[in-house]
Amino acid sequence: MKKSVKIQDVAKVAGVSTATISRALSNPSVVSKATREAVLEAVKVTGYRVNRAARNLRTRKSNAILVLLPDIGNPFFSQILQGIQTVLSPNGFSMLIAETAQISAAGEHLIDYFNDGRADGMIVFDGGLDRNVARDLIEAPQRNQIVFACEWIDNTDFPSVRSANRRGAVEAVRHLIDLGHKRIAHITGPKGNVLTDARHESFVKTLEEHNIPVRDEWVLDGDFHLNSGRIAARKIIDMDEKPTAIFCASDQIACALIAEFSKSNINVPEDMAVIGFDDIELAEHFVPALTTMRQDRLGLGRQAAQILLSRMMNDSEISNSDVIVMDVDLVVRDSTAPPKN
Amino acid sequence: MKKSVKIQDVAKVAGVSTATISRALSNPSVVSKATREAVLEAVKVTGYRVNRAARNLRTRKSNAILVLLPDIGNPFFSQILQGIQTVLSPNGFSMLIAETAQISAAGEHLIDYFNDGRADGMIVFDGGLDRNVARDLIEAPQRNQIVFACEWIDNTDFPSVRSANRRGAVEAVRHLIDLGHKRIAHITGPKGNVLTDARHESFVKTLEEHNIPVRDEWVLDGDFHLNSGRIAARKIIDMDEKPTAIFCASDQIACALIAEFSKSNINVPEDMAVIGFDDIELAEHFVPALTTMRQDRLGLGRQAAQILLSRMMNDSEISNSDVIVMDVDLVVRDSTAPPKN
DNA sequence: AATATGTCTGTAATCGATTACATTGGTGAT
DNA sequence: ATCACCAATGTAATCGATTACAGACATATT
Repeated sequence: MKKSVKIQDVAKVAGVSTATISRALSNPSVVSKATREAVLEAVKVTGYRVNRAARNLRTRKSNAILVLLPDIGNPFFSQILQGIQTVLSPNGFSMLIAETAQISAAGEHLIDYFNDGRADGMIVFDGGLDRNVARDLIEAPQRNQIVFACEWIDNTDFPSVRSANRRGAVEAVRHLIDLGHKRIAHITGPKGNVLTDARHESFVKTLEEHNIPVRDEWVLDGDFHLNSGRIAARKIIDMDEKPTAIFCASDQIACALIAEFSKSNINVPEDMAVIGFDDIELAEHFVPALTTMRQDRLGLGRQAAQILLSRMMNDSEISNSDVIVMDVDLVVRDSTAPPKN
Repeated sequence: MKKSVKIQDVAKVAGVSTATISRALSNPSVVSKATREAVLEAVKVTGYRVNRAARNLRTRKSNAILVLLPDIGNPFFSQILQGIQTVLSPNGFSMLIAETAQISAAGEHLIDYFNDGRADGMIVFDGGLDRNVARDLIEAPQRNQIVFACEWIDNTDFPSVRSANRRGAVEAVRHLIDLGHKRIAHITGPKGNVLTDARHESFVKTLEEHNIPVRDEWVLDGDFHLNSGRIAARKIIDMDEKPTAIFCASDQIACALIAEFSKSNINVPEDMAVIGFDDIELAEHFVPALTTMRQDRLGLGRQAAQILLSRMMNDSEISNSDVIVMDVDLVVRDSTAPPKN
């Protein structure tokens, strides 16, 4: 039962002071080559590992980043997390994950993660934060160590990484129009969500630009999740006057919608063209393969992490708020086609 | 710019010593009611939050659990993570996430998370850990703070939570047999994986029990992911003698397989019955809705976290290795049907 | 030769909480 | 009145690293 080796032990083996050990490890250039090598050797011999808690206490850093998700269970985030991880890990940062609802359920506040030293940076994926929570962030001394991703909060100047939602929605709708559709419906995201609004507004705008009337009954509430696609499908199935094409705010909605249609023998794309948004992995392997707007989730995660880290490095130079907008690409597959008649 | 308030400040406000503050917060029963209230009041007034690094240093605990995934990007894990989180969060534990490959890429070792005090428990989802890494875990003083989930490592006695893979596979294959199929194929998981083996062996065993010959060319290598389903589909499409039913080691394989079949006008379930494993969210909304074996991913995550925590609480009483096997359920949908002829 | 400059290393204070041990005062038993 | 005991609190050591400051020594400058 070897007990944990501490910096003192290494110092003894290397025949130098603890200060030198510390310097040799964290700032090698200030010690002589000879001692540096001796220290490294002693570290190897003893199997020394710095105690994070002690370091964190002294340096007032945690080397951990909090990733705040609105919903951990949503598979949409998994690739994004991977992107974040690929940047954080090589830079020596740990990734802490939390869910907005869980934090308040536990009687905690988001800002506590800063105050009690659990994290020294945040990537926030929830643009629907409670007003008070948002204010806390804005007023926090650590406001420069916060990056929003995917979603954002209007009228704040946190840096953020997001997809080109408006352009993407315009392209999606235009694709349907280009195919000859004039009766176009939209299944939205959840109410009050910035992405929902961006995509919905672009939908309306694009139709108007092409002098296509926007029919209110063809704008159906969704919430990005599968079940809302099914519900929307049922409503459409029951309509006397049906659209011929549908722009869904997410791929999940699109998939569930198509599945429900198929049960009623409404075939996609022959009877109904459907386009999604996200390009989840399964989109390509759906039946029919889903036409959609691709979001680069891996890249989005990477970018968010990179911006955060670079901000944290040179916090003096507070670059005026970065908003990185990632390209989205129209991926035409088999769920869209010209209208029948 | 209010600087962070420390326990000293609270002590001053409450008119007691720091020891009393600490006790009032972490072990309220040992202080008198009066002081307890005074302390709570002072905490509220000052907005005090304990500094985690200091506490961690002194108590030699981190109150963080490492969740080790083989692949963060795999959506299969997202609901499991959610299950874990719902247990950890109310108990005051943070959830740290890492990927096996990233750790070694960063020149770190899994065991470092214990040694340097980043985590005081682990939930490991990777049964394919490197031998040396596994040995480190077995020999670690913290071996009682490790739980395996989904996958496991043979011949170790770590507690683990897993689905009834063998029973599930048997049930899946039997479902196909019950439908009248005699020409049954299997797409496996990745080589060397414990789940792959369990499901494959059960496949073979079940066929043999029903005196159905196992044809080697109908056992195709997969890796749980979508693309391997597509590849397997192509191979089957090219076969002169085709099976009439396929048991896939994962839903992702099944979906991609079906999608590829449909491009060649092989219809599921009419021309080919397909059953998956997992019951990912999308299975229900696939076209055709996927028949599959449901794994309770949320419950699995919860159980894993619960076992870990209870082990960590009373580490004296080292219960003989728990292996919790979670039920799996056959969910019959539309991708399976009797053979045509 | 004296001084300045720079490089390297060591000593000891420090980060902020927890907790072993000591102290106080009160209660009840004798 | 004396003592034992208990409950409540305080004092100060402690966790293990980092780092401000100082000191030692070597080299360069005048």
